[in-house]
Amino acid sequence: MAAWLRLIAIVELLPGVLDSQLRRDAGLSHFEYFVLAMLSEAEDRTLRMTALAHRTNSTLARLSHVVRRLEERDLVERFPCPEDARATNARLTAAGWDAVVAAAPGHVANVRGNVFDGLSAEQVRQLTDLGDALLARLDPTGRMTALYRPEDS
Amino acid sequence: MAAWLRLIAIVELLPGVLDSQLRRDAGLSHFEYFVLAMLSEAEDRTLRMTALAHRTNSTLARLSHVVRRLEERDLVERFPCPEDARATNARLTAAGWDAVVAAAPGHVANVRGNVFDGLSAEQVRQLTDLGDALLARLDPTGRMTALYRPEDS
DNA sequence: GATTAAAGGTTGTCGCTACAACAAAAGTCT
DNA sequence: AGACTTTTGTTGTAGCGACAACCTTTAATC
Repeated sequence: MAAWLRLIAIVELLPGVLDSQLRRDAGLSHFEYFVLAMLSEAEDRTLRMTALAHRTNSTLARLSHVVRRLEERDLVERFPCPEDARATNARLTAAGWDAVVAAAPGHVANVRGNVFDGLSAEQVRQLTDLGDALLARLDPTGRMTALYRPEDS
Repeated sequence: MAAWLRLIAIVELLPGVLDSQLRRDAGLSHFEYFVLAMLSEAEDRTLRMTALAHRTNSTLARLSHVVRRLEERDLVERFPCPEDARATNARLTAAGWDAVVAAAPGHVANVRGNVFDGLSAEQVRQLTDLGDALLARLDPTGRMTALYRPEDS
């Protein structure tokens, strides 16, 4: 029960901490920032909608709405995928890249200050392992974390 | 980075897992269920709005909307606090109690199945400690977890 | 090769939440 | 006492996300 209440509290509080800083300093929700960040790390800064949905733990429906709004702000552009006529590619624009670059330092500082500064290196390792154990149930396919395995495990 | 991505994934996925089961089986969002559950454990099944907001990691504004909707469904009733004319008390109705009792088993099974069954007893302890470390930053006043300290620490 | 099923996306709608504005009562200060 | 600040809550609004319905294209089946 003690563990559960703490987990609920974290899940309830963390999004607000991330959203308010990013919205105030960069005009982006955390989810929007995360979408842009995932695109910024992808090859050609381009991903298919489905792949982007996986990397962001999101539904295609949710992502479609968000990408449409980002496109209206010229941070992202969409174009049909040449290989598969069903698919849509999302690509980060130059303005989108600039937005990520501008937003990143403040966001990183916020995450450090509100999350990692309170943890020892050992606790960070524990958090990684616990995250794997929890996500094994919450996300059996391991869509998001599939890419980022810790180097030392 | 590995730890952070896992934490984000959990925060993104857990609410959906909780909400969809509760909404399907009990017609309640997880937050609504949690509000009712906190009331059910309180003395006289009654709490002042501010106290309830603390126990649920919520804003007073958010809580006010939710309690109004719960009141419209006759699961909760509100009445002015005798000692402080500013304050409002929220009390669980009989129907509200029944709703919690009916919803609890399925919810508990869901939490076990999707969260705790994947963790060893040692990992549950680690999760509690990590939760404390994280909430020390996210919630310096420790509003929610103040009540539930693990017995053995 | 036609039919069926599955994958990939989009859109409309409803409900919830964050934010800001507001009001009223209770302390506080001089 | 009177002016102030703080606490306690409510409400309006705008924006986001879940869900369902839908469409198109690819893959599978017979």
